[in-house]
Amino acid sequence: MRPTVIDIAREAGVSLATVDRVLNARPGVRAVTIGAVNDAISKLGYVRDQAAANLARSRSYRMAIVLPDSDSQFVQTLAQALTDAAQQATATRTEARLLRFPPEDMHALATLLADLPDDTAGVALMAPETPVVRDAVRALRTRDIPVVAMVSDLPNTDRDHFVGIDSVAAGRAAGDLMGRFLGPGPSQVIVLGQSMLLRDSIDRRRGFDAVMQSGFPHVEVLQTLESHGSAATLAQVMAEILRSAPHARGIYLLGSGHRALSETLATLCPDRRFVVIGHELTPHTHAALKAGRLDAIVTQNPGHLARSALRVLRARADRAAFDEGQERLRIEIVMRENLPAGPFEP
Amino acid sequence: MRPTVIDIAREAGVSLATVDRVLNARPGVRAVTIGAVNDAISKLGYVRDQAAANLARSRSYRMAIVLPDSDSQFVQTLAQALTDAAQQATATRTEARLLRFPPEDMHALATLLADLPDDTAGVALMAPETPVVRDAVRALRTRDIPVVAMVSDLPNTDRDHFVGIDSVAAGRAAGDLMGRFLGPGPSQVIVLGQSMLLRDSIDRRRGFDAVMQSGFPHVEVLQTLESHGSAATLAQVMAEILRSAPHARGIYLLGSGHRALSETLATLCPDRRFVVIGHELTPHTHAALKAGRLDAIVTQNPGHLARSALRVLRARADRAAFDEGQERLRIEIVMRENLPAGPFEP
DNA sequence: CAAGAAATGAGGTACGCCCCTCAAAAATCG
DNA sequence: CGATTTTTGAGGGGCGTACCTCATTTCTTG
Repeated sequence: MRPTVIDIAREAGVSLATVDRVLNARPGVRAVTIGAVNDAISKLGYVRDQAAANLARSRSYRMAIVLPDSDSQFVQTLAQALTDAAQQATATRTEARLLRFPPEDMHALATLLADLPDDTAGVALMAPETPVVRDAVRALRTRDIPVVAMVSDLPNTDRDHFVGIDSVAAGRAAGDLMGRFLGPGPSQVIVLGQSMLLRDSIDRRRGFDAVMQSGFPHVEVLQTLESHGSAATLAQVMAEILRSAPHARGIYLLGSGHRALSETLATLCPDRRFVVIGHELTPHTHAALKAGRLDAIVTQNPGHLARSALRVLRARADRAAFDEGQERLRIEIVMRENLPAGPFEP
Repeated sequence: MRPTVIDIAREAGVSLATVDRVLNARPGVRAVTIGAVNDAISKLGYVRDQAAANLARSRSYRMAIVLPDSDSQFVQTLAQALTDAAQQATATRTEARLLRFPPEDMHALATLLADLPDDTAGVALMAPETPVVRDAVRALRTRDIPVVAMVSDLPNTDRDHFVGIDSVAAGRAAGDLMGRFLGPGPSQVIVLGQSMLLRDSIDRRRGFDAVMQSGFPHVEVLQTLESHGSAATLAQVMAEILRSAPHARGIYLLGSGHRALSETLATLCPDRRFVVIGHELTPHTHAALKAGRLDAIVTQNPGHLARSALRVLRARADRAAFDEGQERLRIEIVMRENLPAGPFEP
């Protein structure tokens, strides 16, 4: 049997009340007595039953999950995963609200974070690291509210944890795939991005370039074309590049835009075959992989990410440690043949 | 405030005892009443407080984890993951013992399973599906002990759940990789297996062949060479095949034997470059991927597998449902650039 | 319609811990 | 040494749920 407070009291030769005072760091106990109780605790190997403690405290954890109010399928997918995880988490008295902010408005985000109630047990945040955000996160930490960064790290704040994958490494994995799929012989790769102001895109590109340069020097990686989220712009820049780079055999998509790309390619050059590699598993990329319009994606598991974020926040709120191995997200490669069953199927 | 059983009783107009009967699926309640209670539950959005429930039950779960006593690195890795997961699980009053059986001796396994105490809350088992094993598993189910199959399914027993990946699908993923890495132009693929009596190997080969045939008809997949776990045999069959199949550019390793293969290739043909694809992430394959002696592996996450097995057993013991999405293992592709950090590093 | 069976209610105890109150014991101090 | 302060003990109520017993009500069925 696991030892309980009663066993400690017996072992230490004190009353339950005293054990309780020591355990909860309440005043009015002599140092000698504290020592005796602690000795008993370590001797018996007592570990406080966190569940029972929380029950007694009738403590509940109010978490805030903060996401950009973007219509990108990746964010939508993540939001869904977080909603599911939050739903599941209610079973462990964790109540997580999903809050959204206008994607471009960091001041709105800062206000949102500043307005979080003091009883917030933790914040899971997906946001780019701008000075405004940095300050807002620091303010949270000053208020003793744990913060975990999701998807995109906030290394220069003192966030408690980052749950997600390293974008540079993800870009490297994409490069590795691209290089191997293209095979030997010279070729060119077109790189498409929404906007190169996004940190993730920059990092992915960096990793991609590094691998291509060192591992596949016979492949020329062209400059990033920015579509700014517009299908028309994409069609235009693609038309240009297809003329100027007739040897292009690969396309690397840094961010979203898979659907627009598929359509553009279908009209522009229906019978030219490209190796297309992108990021994130969404309904679009899922369908594209299945149909063979996309060869591979590099991604992270949003369900895992969501559960991990909440677990880590829970652990921080309890001031407990967490399982490093379980909380480390993997860089996943998804191709047609290892498409996970379920997520976006009818 | 979160609704409690008391709220449900009030809402449904029944007593606490009845709510309890419904919640815990105890007999003696009319269907109408059950319906009323369930309506109240969904109306109030009640979610059972697991922590309180477990506390009240003060039940501890004694699980048995049964693995072959094989020296294969995959089994060793899995055993380690299971040990870690069991360690973690003590926090949720789950005590899991690791039991091993001689890999070839299914009767020993049957005896082991039959000797499990009646208070066993669940068994996680990795074993091939032979008639003896099938009967032993059925006997467990008759004793009302939940069983989850790990790694290799036991479809013809009434095991409660399978945690692992579909070997046919894993073989397909390997085939997809092989075909794409080899590129266009005719080539041949050498397939190596320990023994084609192992179900996993057969299934992988089946998936591999299917993909190669339909997706990469220009690639000829040679007959499986069996090494029977002996490095000498491997060297011999490899020497033969390298003579008879000079166009072989790919090697598919169905099971273990990565180390022996590396050594054989290094001595037999140090400057011939093959596309090598295998299964499972172990210290050997990790090192081989890193060194470029191996191009990709198809695997499952052993940590996830271990935790999933225990979680599912817990859920079964509680007669609770579990999160399908969380318990579905993914077919992972690991290459040099997405090697997970940590597991086998110094 | 009565007897028997089934369904329901009432109430208690327990799980491990938190938190509060009040009295008793021990230590400290002038 | 007595008075004051500090430390300790004893005990109770509660958190949300499980599980048990016994009485009472309601439904079946012959």
